[in-house]
Amino acid sequence: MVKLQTISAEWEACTALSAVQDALYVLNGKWKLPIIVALSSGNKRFNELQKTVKGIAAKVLSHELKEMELNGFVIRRVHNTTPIAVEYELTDYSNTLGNVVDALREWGTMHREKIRSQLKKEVV
Amino acid sequence: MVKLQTISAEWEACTALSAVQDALYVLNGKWKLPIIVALSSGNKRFNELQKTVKGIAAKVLSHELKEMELNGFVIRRVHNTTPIAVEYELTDYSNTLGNVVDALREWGTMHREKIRSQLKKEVV
DNA sequence: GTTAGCAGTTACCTAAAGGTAAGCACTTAC
DNA sequence: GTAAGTGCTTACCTTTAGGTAACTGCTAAC
Repeated sequence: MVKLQTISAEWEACTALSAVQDALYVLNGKWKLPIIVALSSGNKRFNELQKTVKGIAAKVLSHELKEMELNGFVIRRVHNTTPIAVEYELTDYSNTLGNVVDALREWGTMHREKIRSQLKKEVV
Repeated sequence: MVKLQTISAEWEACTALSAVQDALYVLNGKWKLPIIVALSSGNKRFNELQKTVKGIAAKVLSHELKEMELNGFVIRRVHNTTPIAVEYELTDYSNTLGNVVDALREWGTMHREKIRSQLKKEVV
């Protein structure tokens, strides 16, 4: 016999599952969230962004920024100065990712600690 | 002149960035978080898991489960029944991902709503 | 004795992500 | 006048993730 409780838990898990899959569908890849984090402390220009997000190639950054502009995560602002300056800015929509970013940041910090303490043990 | 505030904000953003990158390094790919969500409502057997996580191929599931076992996210329990039954269980370590999963679930739900309302507008 | 379910594995393939390196059109600084 | 920076783009290549489909060895049910 299956309990009602179990059925309801399964149902909740199932909707949670598709919601998480939906989120991952747009946030896929190595770079989108890091770029959002980099921009969350203020607008940045292309080369600044490339320096901030460690390890990203210009080609990949350019590609990701285009995709993110299309999906409404960033705004590309061209300033009519000489030489031309291009600034990238987060949209309000990106800012709704605050909780996701915070959760990942906390977990990432903890995870790094765990890995570091494991390494220590192995050395000793 | 650069304000101290700005410097400190930049510094925080930078550590946040690496923490997020660390987290994404282990949680990469389409399937790890969905598998964790599927298991979060209770242990599951291989075929149950494959039915729950929509769209995953047996090969991919098998591969992901092995990797997740190595990384300490799941435990593989073999029951000595006939025929043999294999159960997958989350570790305590996976359970520390609760906030990440919750944040993604909430955001995913909101995101789907947004996309749906955009589609409506386009049709009308 | 054949079908179906469990828990996968194997071989093969495609598409996408990502990396390397070069270049372009412009400008400022030395 | 040449080197260096800005904001990219292009061409080319490698790696990896992921998908398809077939198959294995086992058992239970019809």
